[in-house]
Formats: sequence, structure tokens, C-alpha cells
Amino acid sequence: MMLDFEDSQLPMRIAEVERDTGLAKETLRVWERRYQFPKPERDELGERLYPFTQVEQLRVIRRLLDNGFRPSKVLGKNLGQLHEMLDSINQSHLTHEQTVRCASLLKLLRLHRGAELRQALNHVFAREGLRRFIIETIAPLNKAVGDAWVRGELTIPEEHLYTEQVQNVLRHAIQNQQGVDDRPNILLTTFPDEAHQLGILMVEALCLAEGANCLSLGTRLPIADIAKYAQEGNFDVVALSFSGAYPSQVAVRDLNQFRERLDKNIELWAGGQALYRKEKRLHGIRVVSDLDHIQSLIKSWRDVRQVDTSRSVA
Amino acid sequence: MMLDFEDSQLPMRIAEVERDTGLAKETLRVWERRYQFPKPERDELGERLYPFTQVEQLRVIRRLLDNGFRPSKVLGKNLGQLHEMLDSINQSHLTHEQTVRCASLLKLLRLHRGAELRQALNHVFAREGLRRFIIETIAPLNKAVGDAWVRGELTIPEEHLYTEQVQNVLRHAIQNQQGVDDRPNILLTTFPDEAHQLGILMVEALCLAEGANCLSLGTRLPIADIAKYAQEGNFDVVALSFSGAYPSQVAVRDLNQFRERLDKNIELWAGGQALYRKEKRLHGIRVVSDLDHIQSLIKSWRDVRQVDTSRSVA
DNA sequence: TTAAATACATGTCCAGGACAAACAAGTGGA
DNA sequence: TCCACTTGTTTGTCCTGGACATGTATTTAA
Repeated sequence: MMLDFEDSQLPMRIAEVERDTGLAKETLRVWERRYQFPKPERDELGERLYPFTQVEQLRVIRRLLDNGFRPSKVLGKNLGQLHEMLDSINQSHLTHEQTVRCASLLKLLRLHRGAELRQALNHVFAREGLRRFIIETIAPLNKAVGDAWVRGELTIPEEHLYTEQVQNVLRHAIQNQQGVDDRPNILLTTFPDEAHQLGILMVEALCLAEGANCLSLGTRLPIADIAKYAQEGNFDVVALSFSGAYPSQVAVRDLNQFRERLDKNIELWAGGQALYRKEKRLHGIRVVSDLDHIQSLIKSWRDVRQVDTSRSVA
Repeated sequence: MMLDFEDSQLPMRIAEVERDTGLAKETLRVWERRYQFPKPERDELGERLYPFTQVEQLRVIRRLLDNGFRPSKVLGKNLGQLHEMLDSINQSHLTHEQTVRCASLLKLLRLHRGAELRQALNHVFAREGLRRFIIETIAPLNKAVGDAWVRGELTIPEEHLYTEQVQNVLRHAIQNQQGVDDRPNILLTTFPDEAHQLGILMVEALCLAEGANCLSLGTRLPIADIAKYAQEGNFDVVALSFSGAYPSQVAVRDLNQFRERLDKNIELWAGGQALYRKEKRLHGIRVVSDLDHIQSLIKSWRDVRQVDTSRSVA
């Protein structure tokens, strides 16, 4: 309501677009050459200046590529068509209650009520317990936030605020869950090109909630180091997470290669959007199709090993 | 002690080197052209393959550049000379007790005792309180871990383990400190090219410990968004963090530009290694030269405003 | 000693070519 | 109907070598 036209809509340089969209500079240039999009203006030196509208469009395109579309199918389309394509994917099956809760939490986010958002999350957590909190609230909310962002209904600061608050709540929970210390010993991380943090944080919390001894090494760990660390630390399981941004073909190749390197006695669990319907191509790897699945995976590991180390005193 | 020669020492492609060292592909190529280093081998296609030793050397070079050395001074030297130069910088003044404590915590790290490391951190935290814990333990430890890493005394998984555990401890503390809610209202974040997380986490915890209402938006926030968000949210202060990896010249330019954009009524605080001895060039900006300084900054803000909203009930 | 002017150092951008790996579509067999 | 293989196309990443603005060092003038 003040004097802020001309705002953040300034044209961006190619390096800024790379940071914003995650598309490599080289990719942006080669798309321009091949598909005539994006078609940035040029400054007096002939360097690219991307108008805000094109960057916006690139964000949606990125999202579509992550969902399996191919460049040739999306790089001709206009923004309206792209949004239609986006809608065609979003067929998530939420209960009415979940939809309502997501909407009210999103509203807090849009109003920049960080403290209240955190309180609300903690409240749901306290009422429903860690497991249901993550599966029924955080997971759908993550998706809702991502969707709202590409739609332009959320700003970047709002998205960051969300991530920070969820991270605080989850890490707090993780600290409190420590000390259960039963097997399996699970090593949790991601491959070097996967930077998504919330995924492994949710898995870490869920594993601890099952009483498993789960250690996270964060994101972006070199593959050779994962195998070595798991072996030296006597881990029973290595668990890896792949967001939708990870090219699924690459995920399958890397995982199968990694299975070869990894000690046969260590199980390999992998999950995330990039592995949707890829079970058949992954040999000797447990695919975690769903966060809900983790509980049964841990149970079945214990059954097979007959290591009933669970609270024998209770 | 098993059959693992030939291990992670495999030559790396240019994209991997970029990820590992943080040096842009373009920079690596232009260095090769101008300084004949790094001089990677080539595969059958003529594509660069960097031997492990060169990557190791690049890591040290990166560290030296972050400390103000110029490429022409370091790109001719061999690994031994580079390490000498590194030593010449590391003149940190730690007490004997701090040195001993750092060493023992580092040892836990090298032994992969994640749980014990966290326990030890929590123990120090409980005994010394949040403020002393961060300033006298976490800050020196961060530096020790960074130094050990370029020396090759720590592996990447060990460094990740450290970051994860510290993050858990700090975020746990942050959750517990919430609810003080006095002014100043501080907005905490970093510029888009700054990805270092631990810095702002420490500052966030310290501000909350002073009873200030501090909100973190994480790292890598677009500059225009920071100004807008701070204004709309009625923040008193915007605080920004700059690690040693941020080119200090760029930091100064960006900060002064940002000061222009930001509402005059909002104070701008900035700190971190990149701003060492840059106070003179920063106009209208409070330079946080030291974590210890934050306490007095908050105090003086309250004095000036005469907003003594502090615990009047206690 | 400070300040302006000059020369040098350095990172980022550009164009356009090349190629392997990923993919789509078609083919043949169980 | 399903799977395994072949073939042609799509697509991202890498290459070279040139250009230039901006940041840093050095000299010159006040």
C-alpha cells in the first residue's frame, strides 16, 4: 500500500536466474538456441537480461520437468497452458480435515505469522504424536507450499519462513527422541546432487519414533564416503532420499551402482518422488514408496533378524 | 583394514570439482589457461579429469582466497607452501581450556561418536548457558573443524556429522528460548550468494538469549525480498551474516546498496569474517565484529529507544 | 601523507560446435 | 499382453577462445 511499483520485477542476469530456478546457465543458453525460449533481452554489452515474467515461467517449467515432462513438451507453451499441465498432476488424495488444516497453516504463512505457525505446528504435534504429525500434516503441507510457490501465491521469504519453522520443530523433536538406541542402526543421507533437507529430516524423526537408532549426515554426501562410513560404523541400513528434482533415471543408475559398492550385509533403503514406480529396476534395494511404509520396514527388519531388543522392561 | 585401496581417490569431472571446491567451472578453466594450474588429465573425449591431489590443493587455495590472498599469489605454489601460508593466518587466541575442549570434541568426531558428541555439547550447554556455550565452544569449534578439514584431518562425513549435531543442539535451544518476545524485532538472514547456515543459527540463538524477538529466514534470500519483508513486518533491525567465503568487496558494495533500499527507520546490522576491518566503508551499518558484540548492540538499541520492555515482573 | 590516474589482475559472460546418455517408438518373440 | 531389444531423436554437459567490466596494485601529482 506504499510506493512500491518497479519492485523486484527488475530483469535478472543469467547467474541470478540459475540461482532462482536451479537451471544451469549452459542449459538456459542452449534452450534459447534450440527452442527460442527463454528469450531474454540484452544489455548494452550483449549480455542476457531475463524479464521477470520469463523467470516466473521458467519456475513452472522446472516444476513440470521434475514431474516427468520433457523439455520439448513444455518449452513452447505459454504460462496459462503450463499451469493447466501443473493442475493435471496435482491429484493428491487428502482428507477434508487435512485440506482444511493445510489451508489454515498456509494462511498463517501468508500473513507472516511465524511464531503462530510454529505454535500451531507444535500443537498438532502434541495432540497427534510425531508419527501422525509428520505423515498427515507436514508431508501434505510440504506439497501445498511447493504448489503455492509455483503458482505465485507464496513469496520466497514466506517459503523460507516455512522451512525454518518446520526445521525447528522437527529438530526439536529429534533431540527429544534420542536415547532409544535400538537396532537397526540406520545411516541417513542423500547423494551429492540432492539438496532437499526436509525429506531426510522427516525420515529421521520417523525412524527415531520407531525406536531405531538413526543417524543423519545431512544432504550432499559423496557416494564413496557413504559406503565407507556405513561399513566402518557397523550400520545395518543405509537410507537415501530423492526429491522430485532428482532425475529418476539417474537415481536408478546411481542406486544400482551404489548397491554394488555397498557391503552385502547392509540393507539399502531408498525413497522419494524420483523413485515413484521404479521398484522393478532397483535390485536388492528396498523402495520406500511412502512415509507410512517406514514403520513396517523397520518391523520386518527386526522380525527377520529376530532381534527383539525392544523395551523388554516395559 | 580391509580391501579398500583405489578408493575415493578416483579423478573427478569438472562438475564434481565445482561442487567439492565451490570454484565455478568457468573459473577452473580460465585458471588452467592463465596459470597452468590446475592441469587436469583428459579422458578419451578430451574432457577434464582432475586427479585427487589437485582437488585437494584447490581446497586449500579456496581457503586462502577466502582469507584475502589473491590468485596470482597462490596458484603457483605447491601443497607444502600453501599449508605454510594457511598456518600464517591461523593465529586464533584461545584459552588453554578452549583448546583442550576443542581437541576432545574433535576426537569424538574422528571416532564417529555422533551421539556422544551431541551429549558432550549438551553437557557444556547446560553447564555454561547458551551464550557462553556458543561464544566459547561452538564458535572456536567451527573454526577448528574448518581448519582440520582443509588439512585433510577430517573426512566429509565427519564434517557433515558435526554440522548436523550442532544444528540439532542449536535449534533445540532456539525452540526452548522462544516466547521472550521483547523488542528489538530482528530479522535474520543472508544474501543470495551466502549459504553458510551455522552463522545465522548462532546469532539467532544469541539474540533470543538476550530476550530479543529474532526471526530467521534461513540463507540465500533475494535482496529485494529482504527489504520488503522487513518493512511489512515492522522489524526494527535487519541482521545479515557473511562467511569468509563471501568476497569482502562484494559484501561491502551489496551492503551499502541495500542500506539505500532499506527503510531509514530500520537498523542494519552485519557481521562475519568477510567484514573484518571494513567498518569504515560501511555507512549507516552496524558492524558486528564479534559474536560477543551482539549483547551490547541489543542493549544500546534499547537504551537509545528507551524501550525498557524487559521483564518488569521479575 | 593523501588523492587521483594508470596499469594489471581476475571473474563472468558469449558463441557455436560436439558428443554421450536418456528417451521414444517401433520390432519381434514369449 | 507383456517384456527385451534396436534405432533414431532429444537433451544436458563439456569444449575452445575471445571479450570486457570491475577490483586491486602501482605510480604520479598535490
